[in-house]
Amino acid sequence: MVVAPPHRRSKREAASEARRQAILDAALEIFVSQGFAAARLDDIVSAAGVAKGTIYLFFRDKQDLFEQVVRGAVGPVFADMAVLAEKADAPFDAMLAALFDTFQREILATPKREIPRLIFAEGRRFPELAAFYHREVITPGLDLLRRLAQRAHERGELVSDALVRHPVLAFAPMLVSLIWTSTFDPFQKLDVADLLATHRELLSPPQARKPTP
Amino acid sequence: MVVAPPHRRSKREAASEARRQAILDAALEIFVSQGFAAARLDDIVSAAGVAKGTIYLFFRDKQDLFEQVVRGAVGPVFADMAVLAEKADAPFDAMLAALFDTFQREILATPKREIPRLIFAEGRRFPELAAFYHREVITPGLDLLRRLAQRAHERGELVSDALVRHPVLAFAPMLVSLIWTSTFDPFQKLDVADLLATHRELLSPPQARKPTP
DNA sequence: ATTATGACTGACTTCCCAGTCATTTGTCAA
DNA sequence: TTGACAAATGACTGGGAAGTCAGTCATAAT
Repeated sequence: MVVAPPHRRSKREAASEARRQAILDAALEIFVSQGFAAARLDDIVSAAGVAKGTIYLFFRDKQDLFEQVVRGAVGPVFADMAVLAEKADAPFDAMLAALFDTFQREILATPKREIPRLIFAEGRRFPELAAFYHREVITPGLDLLRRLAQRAHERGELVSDALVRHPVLAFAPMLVSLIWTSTFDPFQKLDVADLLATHRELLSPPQARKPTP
Repeated sequence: MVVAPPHRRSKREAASEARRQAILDAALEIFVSQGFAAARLDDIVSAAGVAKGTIYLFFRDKQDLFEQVVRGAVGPVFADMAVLAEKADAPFDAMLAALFDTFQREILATPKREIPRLIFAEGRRFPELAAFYHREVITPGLDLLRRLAQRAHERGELVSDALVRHPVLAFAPMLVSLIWTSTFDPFQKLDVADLLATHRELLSPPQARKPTP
């Protein structure tokens, strides 16, 4: 989980870094459950096991803490995407299955699932954050989907160029899953695996698929 | 816009009702742009042109005002849905087109478009509100979509029963449009009409449609 | 072993805002 | 016209939370 420690690290520096991380972890949880405005720094520090003033050693103010929390939680997503991109010569349906699988395992089943909701919720009051997310997550993600769709279309695996023009249509049910899980799960469970499988079925109907060796 | 006035209405009562509505309208705007916690009642009253205390003549507290704002904005949706349900013998694709059209005109192009975002944002802190939205909007909406899909499937207009099992898949691109419009529009415009048309094309490919007389 | 350092603390200050209520304004019935 | 009453007002209050800073003490330097 933790990156390899840089060459020399005094006891002080290590403890310092641990505190910083504790604050970020606690803040993620509090921001996610309360939203930005309603989250109290007193709650964050008590969850993190540090004192009020410690926050201000690492973060300019509450807003800076919030932005760093989001950025920190979003960063590791790229690793997953890179893995997906490498398999770009697999059948489209298989790639989609892998993508949906990764999504369920690495995002939906973790606290990260709340990040997009947080972005949507606070995007208005943090335009920079929305811009960051659009630039660093949405755009590269859609570009990747578009390339995969393009290749699949050229190979004849996709009947239409719909997904090339609107790759977001491949992503939509994941958005539904995120929103539903974050908001309506207490009232009605959603069978995400079945939803995503059904969506794959819609995008590339069995009769249109190349036979898998 | 206003409902026919109930039989007798004194000057006092009319003015009172007008104030109440002014507060709701102003509150919608402020809540939508600031979120619940960050919205200041002082801003709402000054936008509504009333005094601070007036709010408390109509609403128990800030939270009650918030809930009534959301309920008030959500209610009129049913009228549109009823209209759609009446045309249930039209071809599925045509009904979907009508639905998408209504959505764009009556929701996406109005301040109402921000309501779902508000629900997603504040649902955690207002479980009752999320429950209300799930019960009064999501469930009836998905039930309607399921019935339409069921009928279309029986008629052979839909190749698979995917939409019967997961009617939310028909709805997903509208969710995408809502989220995108509320969050990322300043950075990249989304051609909603084209997106929705493309999605219809995916759901019922031209070759699968019954010829329209 | 002794001193110097600066990371960390948490009580405190300051500001903000939801909610109150004594006062004023406007309506309506007599 | 007028008095009674309700409706509306907005200055004020109390509590709560962001941000500060003088003091403490574990660690590092000598």
